[in-house]
Amino acid sequence: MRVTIKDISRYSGVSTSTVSRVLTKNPKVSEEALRKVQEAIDALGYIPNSAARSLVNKKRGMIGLIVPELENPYYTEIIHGVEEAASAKGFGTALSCHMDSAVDKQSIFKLLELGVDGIIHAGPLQNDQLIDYLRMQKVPYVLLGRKLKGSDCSYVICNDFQSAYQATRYLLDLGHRQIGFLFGKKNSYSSIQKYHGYLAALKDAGVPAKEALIRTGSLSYRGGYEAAEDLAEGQTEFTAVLSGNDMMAIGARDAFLKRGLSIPEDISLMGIDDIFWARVRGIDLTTIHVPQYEMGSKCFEILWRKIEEPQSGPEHCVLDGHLMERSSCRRITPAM
Amino acid sequence: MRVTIKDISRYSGVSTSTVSRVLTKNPKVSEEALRKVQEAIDALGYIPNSAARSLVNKKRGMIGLIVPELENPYYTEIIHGVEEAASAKGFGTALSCHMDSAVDKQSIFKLLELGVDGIIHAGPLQNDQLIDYLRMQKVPYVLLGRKLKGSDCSYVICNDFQSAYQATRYLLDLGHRQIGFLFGKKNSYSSIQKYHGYLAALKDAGVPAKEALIRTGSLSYRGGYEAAEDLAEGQTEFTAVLSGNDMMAIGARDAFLKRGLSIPEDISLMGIDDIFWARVRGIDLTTIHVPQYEMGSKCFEILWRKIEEPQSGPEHCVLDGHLMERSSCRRITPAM
DNA sequence: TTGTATGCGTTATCAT
DNA sequence: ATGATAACGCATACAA
Repeated sequence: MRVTIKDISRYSGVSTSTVSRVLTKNPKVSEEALRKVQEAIDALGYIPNSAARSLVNKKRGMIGLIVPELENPYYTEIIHGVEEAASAKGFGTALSCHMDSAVDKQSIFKLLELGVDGIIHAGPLQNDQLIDYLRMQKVPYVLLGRKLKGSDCSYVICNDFQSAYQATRYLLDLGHRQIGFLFGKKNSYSSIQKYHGYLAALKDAGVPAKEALIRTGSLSYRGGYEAAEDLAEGQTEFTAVLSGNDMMAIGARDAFLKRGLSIPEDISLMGIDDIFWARVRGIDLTTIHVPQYEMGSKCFEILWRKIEEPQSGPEHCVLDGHLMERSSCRRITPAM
Repeated sequence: MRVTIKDISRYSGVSTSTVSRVLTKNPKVSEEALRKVQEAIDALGYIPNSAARSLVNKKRGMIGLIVPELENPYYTEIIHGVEEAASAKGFGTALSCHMDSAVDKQSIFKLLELGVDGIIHAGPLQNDQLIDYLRMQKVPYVLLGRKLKGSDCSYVICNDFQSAYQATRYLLDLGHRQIGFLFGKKNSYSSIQKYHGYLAALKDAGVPAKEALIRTGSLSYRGGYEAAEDLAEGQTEFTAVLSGNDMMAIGARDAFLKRGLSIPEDISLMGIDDIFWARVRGIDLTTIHVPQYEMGSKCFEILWRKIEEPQSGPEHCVLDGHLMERSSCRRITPAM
């Protein structure tokens, strides 16, 4: 049995309410009492029971964070950002990790059961049911990395359209005209935005988009690898490839290298995210830097405000990515 | 205000006790009552309040996991293993992440305050104070990746001595005699074990160890980079380098490459861990595979048993690593 | 300034 | 099988 305020009360000779006042920093406590209570707390190693506490004031000091996976450093950076921001405000973080968005509801249920004060959802959202559920449960929540059309919920995103546009534009400027595009399933907001960014950049440059150069797959190393193989096996020539994220790009890279193609000599390759590994030698991936850590911390701050002020309206935060030029792309003379 | 059993009671027309019985799967409930309660639960979207629950039965259904960082995929794999094992048993995971072991006590305090049923500590342990604190608080806990000498606490580790021995042995078998060793600070159990494994392998092969070939640093990319630079700037020749973990090895790799050295032509390089990135092309690091995911899941299971059966004695689990041969090492003819 | 009493949501004990 | 009630640890309104 852990030490409770009753023990402190007994040890220090004051009532439990006085102990409680000390704990809540209520100024109406005498020097004398304060000292005695502090002593008792130290001596007994008292730790407040936030479960009991939350029962009376409905605050748990904990948020729930849902991510689809941990293999992609993109997510771990986000977790890091969330966790540090939360920690700075005295909040704990309950982590839930699963690919399968079919179990989303279960995991939200579990998080709510644990008593989190709010939820950050960084995974892909299949549909609006989840949001309806969250809304019904009246839990503050913030979406990270995607927004829902026609919904008024808070979110933090990177400007995916602009990221893909920028990347495509960069490849175009290097002289590439046949640019492959590997991205996620078309039901994800973020992937669709990137897709449109890619198309828009091509259009603005007067370069026709070719269906034959576009592949979808999972936003993972494996997904990139497979999509790249498929692309390479096709009949259509290409000199550059843009991937929806760095993991896919690195998977694609390995697929190309395995086929004996060189990067950037044969194929210029770009990713989006700028994960840690993009910059190590031997990978050296030109990519669009996405401020993952900042997205995480910003996300917590928005959630925090919603927790403190439940009536407050939705907040949106859109961050911009920027080009990180490395050595996976080269300039070519466009074949006319 | 969230839905409570009172609401369910009112909606379904039975007492709160009966509702509670349904919730706890108590068989003494009539078909009729069960049905009505279920209906109410579905209709109202009821979620049990585990804070209130824990107040009476002292079980929170949540564990705390402490890791030093998230940049090293070694830790994220461990988190993954812990999280999935916990999730399978209906447990939530509260994550705490910090490098500075000086804040360890604070974070354990926070975790305990949140009400975790047990703690997994995967970070470096500066001293035994932490353990004393955990013991004093009577919290079940398991150490991951290190054990404490002379302490009877549960732990899950990889056989670090054997890993380093194996790696060194491999390099020796390839003909290397001048083998550099980059590892963590000597106050960490795991680093010391690896150090001894390295020395033992040299000794068994009749190769004298040279202080000039040994460097310590932080077990990170940066740490490896710096240690490797320092080693390369030294006067002593070497043809191979073993790093305490893959992150260090990859950092060292970049430092060597930057100096114009090739791997494995000029230097054979090995790591320990076998993180995801060790196998991608362009890195292709020969290393010792450490079952990180399994360590995480095993660790949770041990903790779980301690939670269910607090009287049970300490459990120890020592897993073995095995060689993953890739292309960062080459055979040489020893210079006599 | 301090102590007493009440309630938070839930389970368990005790009657019925 | 069911319901009333106490108890869990804590914060607070109220009384002193």
